[in-house]
Amino acid sequence: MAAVVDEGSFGRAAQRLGYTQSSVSQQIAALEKAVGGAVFDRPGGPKPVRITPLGKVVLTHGRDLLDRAQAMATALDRFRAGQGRVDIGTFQSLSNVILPPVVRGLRDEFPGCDIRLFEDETETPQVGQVDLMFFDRRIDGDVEHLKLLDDPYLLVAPRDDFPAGPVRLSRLHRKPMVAWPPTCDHPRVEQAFAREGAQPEIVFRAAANEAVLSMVKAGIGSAILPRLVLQGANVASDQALSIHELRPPLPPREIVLLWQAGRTHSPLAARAIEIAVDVAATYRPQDQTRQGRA
Amino acid sequence: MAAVVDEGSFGRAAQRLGYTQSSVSQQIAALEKAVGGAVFDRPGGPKPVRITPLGKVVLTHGRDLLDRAQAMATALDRFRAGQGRVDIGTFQSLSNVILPPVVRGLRDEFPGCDIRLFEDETETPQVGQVDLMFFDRRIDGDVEHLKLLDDPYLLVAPRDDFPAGPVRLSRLHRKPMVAWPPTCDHPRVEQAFAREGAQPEIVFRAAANEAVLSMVKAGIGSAILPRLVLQGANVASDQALSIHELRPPLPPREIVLLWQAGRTHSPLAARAIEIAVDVAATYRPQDQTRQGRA
DNA sequence: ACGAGAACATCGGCAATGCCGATCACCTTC
DNA sequence: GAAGGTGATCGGCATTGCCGATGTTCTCGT
Repeated sequence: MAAVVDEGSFGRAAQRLGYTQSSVSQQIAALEKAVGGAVFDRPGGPKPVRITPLGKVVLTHGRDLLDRAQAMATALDRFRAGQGRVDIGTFQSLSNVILPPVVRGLRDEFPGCDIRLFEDETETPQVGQVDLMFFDRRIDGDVEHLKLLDDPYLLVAPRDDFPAGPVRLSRLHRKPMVAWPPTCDHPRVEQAFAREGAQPEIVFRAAANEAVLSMVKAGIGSAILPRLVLQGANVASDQALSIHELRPPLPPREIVLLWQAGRTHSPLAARAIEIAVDVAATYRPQDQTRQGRA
Repeated sequence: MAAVVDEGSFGRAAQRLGYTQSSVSQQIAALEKAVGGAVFDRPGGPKPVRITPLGKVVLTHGRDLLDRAQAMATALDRFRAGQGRVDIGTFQSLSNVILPPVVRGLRDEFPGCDIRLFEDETETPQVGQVDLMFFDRRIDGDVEHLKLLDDPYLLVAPRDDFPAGPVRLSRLHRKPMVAWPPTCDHPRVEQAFAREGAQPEIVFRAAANEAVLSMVKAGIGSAILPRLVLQGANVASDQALSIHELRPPLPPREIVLLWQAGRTHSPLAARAIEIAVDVAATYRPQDQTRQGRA
């Protein structure tokens, strides 16, 4: 409004805006009523109108307001273009295997985006504080799940501890084992052992996968780990270790992507879900051999 | 709008604003149409609505906009309270005599105000660049004048150069004199001399009043100066100088306050005019004796 | 001095917007 | 399955915003 009248007269300003002169006059009158004083001096003749001191105050702040509105519009455009921010919760195993290609794919498509990762190792992660969260089991609450893949548990042992090929769970009874702490998915593993009447002897617990594998490699015992972990650590090519399927197979670890129920995703988050599904597909069991060597 | 819905639900927000629930719902719908996406997730039941990532963007900028609008409102209040800014043009003689009480009075009434003085010694001062301007003669152009007072010219001379009492202009013919440069009001003074057939000998010209008086005091010659200047310099009590009226009296210097024609004054500028008139009244000729000693 | 011209103000009318009240549709809970 | 609470939708009314035409006031030229 006032910003345009700097260009001369009410009529010319109106022309420039596509309004009529009367409309601009009414707008200015309304503005002057609102601020309680004249914002323009009208000399009366063909002289140009001039702004008053009060008008200068209004003009300065008005411009500022318009600038802010413009900034908001561009921020919305950036958001719609996906150049916003997405917060992703993750956990240790995923950070090394599935997450990197997801992040890479997202950054390729949205070069300006802001991806923030949160490794949340608490037992009850805060889904509400991130846009998406990877997790290794379903959780209760106001949460939507999207299952990415089943990650079967395998036995990794010092070479020659067991003959090549599948190993029966019952053979692990009273055998020394290295395991995750109970805060991870491991309780389900140990329940499966109990159902088979086998009770291995846990000689060490560590949350870090590297630590568990080092223990096994040192001959302290064997371990039950998901295939994804073994792939990430490149265990298959390690001459000191051997990998065995289990009989009967343990219920696999589920890799799920979850978010607050009913949440409307940003374009960035929506695309992240799609990419995660695609990436997870390349890790499905039938592709395991190819991917495991890649 | 959105700022209030943070407090729970559409209905409660409406209640808090004095609107109805339907109105808020329509407002949000319009907003979502404007930004091109949902700003709230509506779980459906008695659960509270939750803001979406897009909504966060809108909310942040919306709050900013409201803050700016508030800042504008307070700025307008400050302006109406007179705590704004006023630019005053002045010239040398005034800076010492009339201006100080004007500025002081203004600051007493509006402690927070911002008064800026501009000593503009150019021949054609820029009235458009200040709110008010003091000047020592009327000027042409798109300007309104307010005459504050007549400032009669007096002769100041080394003591004993002339006998006490009025001095005829013709007696100054070929007498050595110190004068202002022609850019000041002095041409009118010299025209008055010419009408009386007297032509003093200008031995020195200086714009600074102190310099002119020093010359006179040094006995170089006499000078024609307005009474205000002599009062400001406290010449009356100087034993080395004597002051004489002139016969016939010269047309006095006019002290005027002027501003761009048709200009709407800020409260500060309007009050400044009133104060200037009051102050000028204390300098009127009949008060001269009292004021001259003060 | 007086009329022409140019600028802003004002008035009547029309369409669009904003809000309300009532109702509908949906979900959760008992 | 009924009850209560939530947002969405619809019709109606008052207000606002804009236009076109006219009125008022000033400057300038004859």
